[in-house]
Amino acid sequence: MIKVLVADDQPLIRASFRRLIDSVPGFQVYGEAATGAQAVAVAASEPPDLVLMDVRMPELDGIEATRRICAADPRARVLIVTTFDLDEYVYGALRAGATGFLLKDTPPAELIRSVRAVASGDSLLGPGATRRLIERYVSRPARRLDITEREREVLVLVARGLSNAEIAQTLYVTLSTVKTHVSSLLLKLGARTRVHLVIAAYEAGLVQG
Amino acid sequence: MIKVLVADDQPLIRASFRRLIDSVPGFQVYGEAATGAQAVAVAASEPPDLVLMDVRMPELDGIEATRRICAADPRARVLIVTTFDLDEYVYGALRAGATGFLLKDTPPAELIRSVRAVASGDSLLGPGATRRLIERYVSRPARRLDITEREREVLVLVARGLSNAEIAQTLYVTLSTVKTHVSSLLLKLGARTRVHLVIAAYEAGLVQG
DNA sequence: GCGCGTATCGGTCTCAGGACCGATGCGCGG
DNA sequence: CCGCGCATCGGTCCTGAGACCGATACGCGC
Repeated sequence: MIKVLVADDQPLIRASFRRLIDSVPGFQVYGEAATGAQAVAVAASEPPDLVLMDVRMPELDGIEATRRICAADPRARVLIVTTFDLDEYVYGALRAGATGFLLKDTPPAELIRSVRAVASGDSLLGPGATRRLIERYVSRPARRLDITEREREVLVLVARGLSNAEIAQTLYVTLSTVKTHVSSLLLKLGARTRVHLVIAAYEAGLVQG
Repeated sequence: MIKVLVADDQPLIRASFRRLIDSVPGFQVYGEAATGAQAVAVAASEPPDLVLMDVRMPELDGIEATRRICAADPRARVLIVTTFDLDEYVYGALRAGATGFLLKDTPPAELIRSVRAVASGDSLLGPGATRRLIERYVSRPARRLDITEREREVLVLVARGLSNAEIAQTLYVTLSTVKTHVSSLLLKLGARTRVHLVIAAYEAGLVQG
């Protein structure tokens, strides 16, 4: 039996969620909270398997409550359910330890599927949130680097922390050649030092393992 | 009318998708492809609004086909639909430009919702894929840097590309002090040059990567 | 053929970066 | 009180980095 805690400042929303969750076999709402502080307190006294958490709540917002609950019990799964689909919420929530992020206008059937998924350790985000998360992850198309293939190789090695001499050895060319390429990169990317090259490489997604 | 291209090496799957898509108002399958190369060719002759793409295909796999189609037409939306839910696929697909990633056992209703979402610019991933993407995103603060608060400030500025002199001006201290902090950072983080510091900062998520 | 871009190489020169030496003041805990 | 860590500052010394100068060779299109 998955023990669910519902945290929302609106009693109607809580009741609605409770009905929905209780209708799912294997799930049961064992507690409710109207504030973030209450949610933390309830979670502390009786650890939930899953928390349905609103973001906007008095005393302590849902993000901070999520952070504390997850800090106290890393096994806890938190599914943020909110009216808004704002970036700061999503990223903050994920960093705080939330497992999922859904909008309140999500159809009940999908919400149930999400609850199941989150309870089993998977994650679900609303479409917009997923898109932005992906964009953050592959924020490549930001600026496409207009450099030659060889320069790209050199840039990657620079971004890995190799010195010019080390790059020369790696590519089987002389130090002079590497310096030429680096200078060309500095010019093309508008960088002053190789540090800027490293930053550009990370921003462009050329590296990042 | 959203023009959809279905790419899968199995005719039955293609037929199934075609029926499903055509049943959605506003969507129509205008072409099919049995290989990645065919998909690229069809997309080149008649640009699709949306592509349903299998990963495992002869000649050219779905990832590479996605890369070429997206490179040729950045407006193209590609939804990867595959039997497997492997990491390399997901990350490769996203980097290649895919907008979504779903499993073939996804219920038709959810698949339709996904198609709509992708067509409208949003994204959808399978639960497992979303979880791993989130883990990648928030795996930053994994390695905690054992440095002082002041050193952290200096590190961030170094990672932003500032020279020691610029950092000194920013923090209202002398060049000597900055050099001391930088040296301390180099020692603590096991770095040889400030480039390594930048890398460490990005890996640790101290700066937006 | 000629121009152009790319990749390769060599030299000189200046300077920021970093090592290594020293120092002071301050807060904090044994 | 005394030791310790942190932040601050000053000096010397050496080296890699990068600018700037030059060059050759190759492939490509006009």
